[in-house]
Amino acid sequence: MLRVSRLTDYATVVMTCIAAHPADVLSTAQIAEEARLELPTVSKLLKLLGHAGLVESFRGVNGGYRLARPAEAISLADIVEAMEGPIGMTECSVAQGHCDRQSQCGVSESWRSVSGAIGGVLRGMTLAQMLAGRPTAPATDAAPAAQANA
Amino acid sequence: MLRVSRLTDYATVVMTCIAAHPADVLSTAQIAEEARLELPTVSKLLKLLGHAGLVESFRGVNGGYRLARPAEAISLADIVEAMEGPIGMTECSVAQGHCDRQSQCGVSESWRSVSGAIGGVLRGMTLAQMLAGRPTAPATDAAPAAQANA
DNA sequence: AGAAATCAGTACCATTTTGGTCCGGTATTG
DNA sequence: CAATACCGGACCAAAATGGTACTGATTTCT
Repeated sequence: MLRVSRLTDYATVVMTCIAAHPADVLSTAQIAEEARLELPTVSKLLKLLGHAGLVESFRGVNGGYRLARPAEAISLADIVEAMEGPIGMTECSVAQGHCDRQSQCGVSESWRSVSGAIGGVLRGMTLAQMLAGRPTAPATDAAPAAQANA
Repeated sequence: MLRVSRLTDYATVVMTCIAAHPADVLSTAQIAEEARLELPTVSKLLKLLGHAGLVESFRGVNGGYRLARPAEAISLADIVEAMEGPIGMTECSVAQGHCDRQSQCGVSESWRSVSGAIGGVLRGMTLAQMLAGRPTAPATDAAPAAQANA
């Protein structure tokens, strides 16, 4: 279905929950309850998001997580990349060898171009917009930026 | 990595090979050789592409496949949808129930908007462009169309 | 100190999806 | 009627995914 993994979907929910409490440090248990997700799953997500530098963690009693940056400075692309690695539509973008005719048919170049455009769309959607629940025409703003980034 | 399946990637290669011979009916074996792919795999791809109405099939001796429409009228979105079904980034776009807070956090709406924009990017890339190997700035042309389609 | 709370890291397993193959059936040609 | 070539399934092995558990490290509070 050309979809992101379920974990990535969950990650956006979790990030949105954290963003809804900008001043607080929330424990994994609190976040799990708010997001209606299993605690171990949320724990795993937060570790990934922490490694990517999207959330800050605090250990010990009263520890937990907080956004590392304001919600306006975190894009959907950041979250997707944190969960799934670099955005690229095909694997022949990175490792080619199964089809030495690609230089002739030229699909890899087209895919690379499309990947860039999609990355632009994802970069145009911020966590703040997701939190608001009223996406301010991401296609309109994000897509033209795609060519600049791609 | 937010990628299409390998079969979808192969499908674009196969479609490009077929498009390179607009006047001929190519057998599966011919296409497999041109695309440097295994014959059974190509056979499977062509069946899917046929069901989606992207290629025409002819049985019997000297049978084979041909594009059902001119390459300009076939988009990357057509191929992706033929292989992977409708374009949607999350499964909560279709079936929700694992997270009843989505009405609050509003991520599903954001994802739906993003999915629409990505569909627009894919619709903006035609098979003719892929064949030419010189993508005519798909981000520039396709992305603004995204909001109209989303 | 010491106990409790909380994140960190890793390893593991069950399920699903994906990629790939094969076989019997049908249609077309000559 | 025989050869060619698509059609429609089923089928299987391998990989990715989703989810869980366990052990360790760090901080706070008593």
